[in-house]
Amino acid sequence: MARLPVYLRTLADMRDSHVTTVSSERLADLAGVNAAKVRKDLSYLGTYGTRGVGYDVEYLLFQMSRELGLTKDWPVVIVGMGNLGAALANYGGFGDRGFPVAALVDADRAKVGSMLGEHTIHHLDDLDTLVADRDIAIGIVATPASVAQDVADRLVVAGVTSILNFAPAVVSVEPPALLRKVDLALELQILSFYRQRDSVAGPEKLASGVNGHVPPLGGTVSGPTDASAPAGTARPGGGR
Amino acid sequence: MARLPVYLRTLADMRDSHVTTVSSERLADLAGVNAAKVRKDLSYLGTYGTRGVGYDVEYLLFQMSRELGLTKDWPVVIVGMGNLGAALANYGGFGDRGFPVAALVDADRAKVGSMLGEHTIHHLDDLDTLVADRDIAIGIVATPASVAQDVADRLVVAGVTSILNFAPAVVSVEPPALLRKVDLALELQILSFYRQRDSVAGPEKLASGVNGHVPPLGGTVSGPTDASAPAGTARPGGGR
DNA sequence: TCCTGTGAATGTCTTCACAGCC
DNA sequence: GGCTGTGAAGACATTCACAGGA
Repeated sequence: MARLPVYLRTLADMRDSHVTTVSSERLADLAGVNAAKVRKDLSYLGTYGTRGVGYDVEYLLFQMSRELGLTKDWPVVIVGMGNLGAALANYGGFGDRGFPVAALVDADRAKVGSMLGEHTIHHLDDLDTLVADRDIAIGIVATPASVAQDVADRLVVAGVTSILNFAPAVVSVEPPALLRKVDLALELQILSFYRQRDSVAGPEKLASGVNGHVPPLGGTVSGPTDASAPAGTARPGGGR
Repeated sequence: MARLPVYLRTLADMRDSHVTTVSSERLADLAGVNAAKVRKDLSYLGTYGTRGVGYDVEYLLFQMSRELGLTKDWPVVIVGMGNLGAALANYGGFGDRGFPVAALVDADRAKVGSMLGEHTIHHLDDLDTLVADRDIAIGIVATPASVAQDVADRLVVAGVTSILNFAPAVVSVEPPALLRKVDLALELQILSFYRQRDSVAGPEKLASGVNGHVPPLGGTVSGPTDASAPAGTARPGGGR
């Protein structure tokens, strides 16, 4: 479930505030969802709550970390040292949360050998060795769209079965490999779409509940993003 | 619908390849979805296809751009010039797709006045003026989590009704304002979750149909049950 | 009394399957 | 014959509502 990480983050904040117990309702508020949903989600992990009391923050954190596979770090390789790739390499937010950047890779030999932050840039051809030597579990694709599929394939061959794709292209991998995508401009287009739609329809309702949802046309804008599983898909014909 | 931008990108690629007509099936392949879904999605926009033939690429592009509100540029302000914010400011991918970066803002006066790429960094207090003067429609929040909600509120007050939040925090705005979130570490955690789950369940199915789905999550896991005590050793993700 | 855990109901999205048109 | 547009069926997710334990 795509909401587990949100709960995890919320719980971690609570622990840092020395909160020891939390009710589903409180957690739901902080995570921006419905209380029944929280209970249902948590019940998938097992029966960790206490009726009449709530959930033990520390214990729940432990169980969730385990379920999410976060009890150890997962080294990451970033492929593509253009603007975005370099940015992600410098961004500290990965290592902080258990995904240390372990290698940087580019196909451009002019970049190979130069330093970026504390890492040397390696050539794409060295991917297999890097992955094996540094126990890399996850690959981030930050290349131009035209080579994204090829890079993803090479990552899979090298043994990286979890890929996060930032290139604006449809990329797919064969199960059991997993791929998720983040398309930044696409997010802006979606915002543009809803804004466009609302301005046509006219902003009638204003003060709704705590959590404002945009009903028209089915899509949710506020609130959690889609929950689609990152299942691999057979390669479409015109790849590359 | 969150898939429209994907179709749009795919269609743009086709036009660049001088393809004039496309069937729902072909478009579905390239966009990585089901053909019926494509038809249903497109039928929301109106009846733009021709039975027995398919869709006219150029015409469909025009209609979709209009529906997505992409017939004009939407200037963007980026708030928070830390690693990620600076990265996004340098990232060319926004302007290319109709969302030019029009202003950079930070709360740290030490950064105000310095250049980043072709932009000067302004102070957060100047937000209202900047938004009004530069006709800014969209705000990108790339601040620390602790101030994300405050920044979002200030954006709304300044007249920015579409917000893209990169801070790892739950942020909400009152309708009719819109907010979407992108949490990079969260994406990695989701990957980690599925990988974890699959490795426990064992990768049985391999070559499935066109669309491989990861089994929901209700599935029985015979693997390691809770057992071990919570004890403070857990290494939950929410570091910071 | 308080709050969890969960069947049942409701709502939403996806897929199927086919009528209708080119 | 090929392909779109769409009702109907199915799968899935969310919410309700309440039994039952602390």
